[in-house]
Amino acid sequence: MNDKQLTKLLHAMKEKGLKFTPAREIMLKIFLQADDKLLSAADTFDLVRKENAKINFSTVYRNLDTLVTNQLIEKITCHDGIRYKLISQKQHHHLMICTHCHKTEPLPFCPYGELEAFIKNGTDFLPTNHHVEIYGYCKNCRQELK
Amino acid sequence: MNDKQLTKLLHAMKEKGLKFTPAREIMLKIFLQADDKLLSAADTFDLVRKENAKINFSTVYRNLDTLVTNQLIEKITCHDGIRYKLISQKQHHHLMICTHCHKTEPLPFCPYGELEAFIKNGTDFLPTNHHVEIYGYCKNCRQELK
DNA sequence: CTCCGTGCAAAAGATTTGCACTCCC
DNA sequence: GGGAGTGCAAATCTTTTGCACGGAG
Repeated sequence: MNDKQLTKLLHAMKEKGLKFTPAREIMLKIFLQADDKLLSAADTFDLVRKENAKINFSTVYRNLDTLVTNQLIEKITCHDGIRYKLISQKQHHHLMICTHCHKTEPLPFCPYGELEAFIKNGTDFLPTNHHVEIYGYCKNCRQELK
Repeated sequence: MNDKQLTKLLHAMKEKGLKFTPAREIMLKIFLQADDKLLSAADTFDLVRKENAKINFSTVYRNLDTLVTNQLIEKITCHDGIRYKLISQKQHHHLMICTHCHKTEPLPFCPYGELEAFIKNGTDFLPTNHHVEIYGYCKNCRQELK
């Protein structure tokens, strides 16, 4: 199933000069299984502990940081606080986020284009980047909560 | 200058059945003076202390909460963490946020309309609300950092 | 006079750091 | 064998809570 993806990630790690340790393998597996659900540091830690109860808070925090720095996962500040997911293959994208289970799907397109001209011509603001998030219910949660 | 605005805010407080205490007056003044800069809890606390060194952390936290609940200020989760500003008169709006000084300006329009049809017709996601923030440099910081 | 709001101190969370030991490469 | 990574414990930082007192209405 996702063994292939895992191998790919481990390979990416090696390329960046990161060591392939048990804690890191578990964390990557967890993110693969999360299937685009956003995980908080605490979520991640809980899942890691189910696999190996000896792994420490600080290891998880440090690895979240390392994986973000090395572009294997991305850090997203949502209404909910800071959360993480595997980095997307897609170039520029924004997310629809389920407020119930934190599953995400990419938006079909970025609506910023429409704004850019207005900001650049009509204001003194110099834009450098932008966030767009749509919150709501994913397919599953929508049915479940009906 | 902004005495009129302050009076208005104090009146709004009274209408909601909130008591008009020194701590609250100071906090509202600070938000008026902040002139649409986003303040963190710590920022707010520091500014409050300059006015009155006896006011406590917990008072500031409790009042931030109270003012949000009573719709006098709004709570914004930005890349930076949780921040606050006076609530805007404008109905539906999003912000351009200066990453250097946290000053904000409202966006000329909301780009969500364009997306809505795509999401509702093309996906199983049920949108309930959305965030759009543009990050960059405001007029002042742009010049200052040139 | 009555409570809401406050100060204070302590608790509860969340995240970071120092240090010695481990084990990946 | 060397150095990145880890576990553990303690430190930091942020936010919340309980309780008794004080002041706004």
